[in-house]
Amino acid sequence: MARTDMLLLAILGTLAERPLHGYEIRKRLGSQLGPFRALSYGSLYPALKRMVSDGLLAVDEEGAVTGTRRSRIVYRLTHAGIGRLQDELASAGASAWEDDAFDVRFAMFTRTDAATRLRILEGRRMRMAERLEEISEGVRAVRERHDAYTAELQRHGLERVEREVEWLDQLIENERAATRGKDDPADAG
Amino acid sequence: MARTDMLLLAILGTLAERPLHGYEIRKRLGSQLGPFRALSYGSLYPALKRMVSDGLLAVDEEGAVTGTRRSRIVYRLTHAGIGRLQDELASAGASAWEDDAFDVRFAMFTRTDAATRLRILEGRRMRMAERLEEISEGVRAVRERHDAYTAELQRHGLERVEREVEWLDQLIENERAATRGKDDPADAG
DNA sequence: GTTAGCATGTAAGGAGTTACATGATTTT
DNA sequence: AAAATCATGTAACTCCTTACATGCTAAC
Repeated sequence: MARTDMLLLAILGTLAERPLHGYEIRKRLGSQLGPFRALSYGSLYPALKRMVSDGLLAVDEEGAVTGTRRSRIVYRLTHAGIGRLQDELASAGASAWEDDAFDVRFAMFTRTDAATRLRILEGRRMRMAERLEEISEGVRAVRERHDAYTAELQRHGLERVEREVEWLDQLIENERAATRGKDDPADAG
Repeated sequence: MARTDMLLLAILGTLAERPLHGYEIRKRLGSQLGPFRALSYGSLYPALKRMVSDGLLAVDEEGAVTGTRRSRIVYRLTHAGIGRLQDELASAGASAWEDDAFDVRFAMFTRTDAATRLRILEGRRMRMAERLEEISEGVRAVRERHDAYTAELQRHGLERVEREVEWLDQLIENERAATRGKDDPADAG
């Protein structure tokens, strides 16, 4: 399953809405959180070209219409591109709950089915619980050199992850409630 | 000023405490937050060699003592290494308040003078205020495609940064109080 | 005796950035 | 007319990981 290339996924997700040219894709990604908040053109344009030659995207040169103006190469998803996006969205492997991947996937949740959404949220929660454990181990491991600043950094790190877990718990609960609501409308009242 | 190589700085900071061998350096870095939480040997060992050839570190082959055992190459800071660390710690350029750099530098705050600590904390606070602005702009920029999940991600991102700012405000206040306490002991009561 | 952890290293590759290069269009 | 922003692209480089390769030592 060609381990998910995040940039590719982000581009597919952005173009799923509607065809766009590179500069605009960058702006959209820039308005989101996560990686690619400040993506360089040196990454974006080669990626788009690769995706065209892989058959995931097709181009509409906008310039041809007005004459001289060559600017703006508008990219749109091909059938293969749509298929690839759907495959990626349906697959929620272990990599989907790492920091960057989670943000990218969360931003596409409206396009993701309920079951996969729940699996990603639960996977992420599990990952965060692990991190809590890792940090606690780190606290124990140092013991020796536990200066006030290092201790404070760890305390703050722990707090941040704890909040993340609470946030996820809330989201998971909402998802479950929504699913129950659909499966058994009687519960809603 | 050879723009700060974070890994180099982290190694210098770790060895400032006492000489250590590579494997142990990795363990120490692994117990901290920030980048290098899971540093690979493929990065660490070449970096150590480079630092030796640059004259920042010197080696004590521990194995020679016990005979056959060649294991454990213990690294320690040279005079140049100590000097370099001090230079880096005293310089608090704009890069010092980026995510990764901030974590690395914060972990060395006990070795950093009060004025530089304050400058780094204030710089970081400014950076976080900027990010708050960036996220808000992002919220405005989308408007069009503002599905519930993307909105929730942005809301959560904003909240996280706001908390970071509060945390920094607290730390800055503490630093100022400590400085006042030293300059004018009468204020302490 | 065999598994787990300690300990060091190299070569290839991935995923991005920066710097460079160019030119059109819109705003002031 | 100048400056800002739109728009695309390449080449070199950075910094890190992964996979590979080796061998010792402690615990079960």
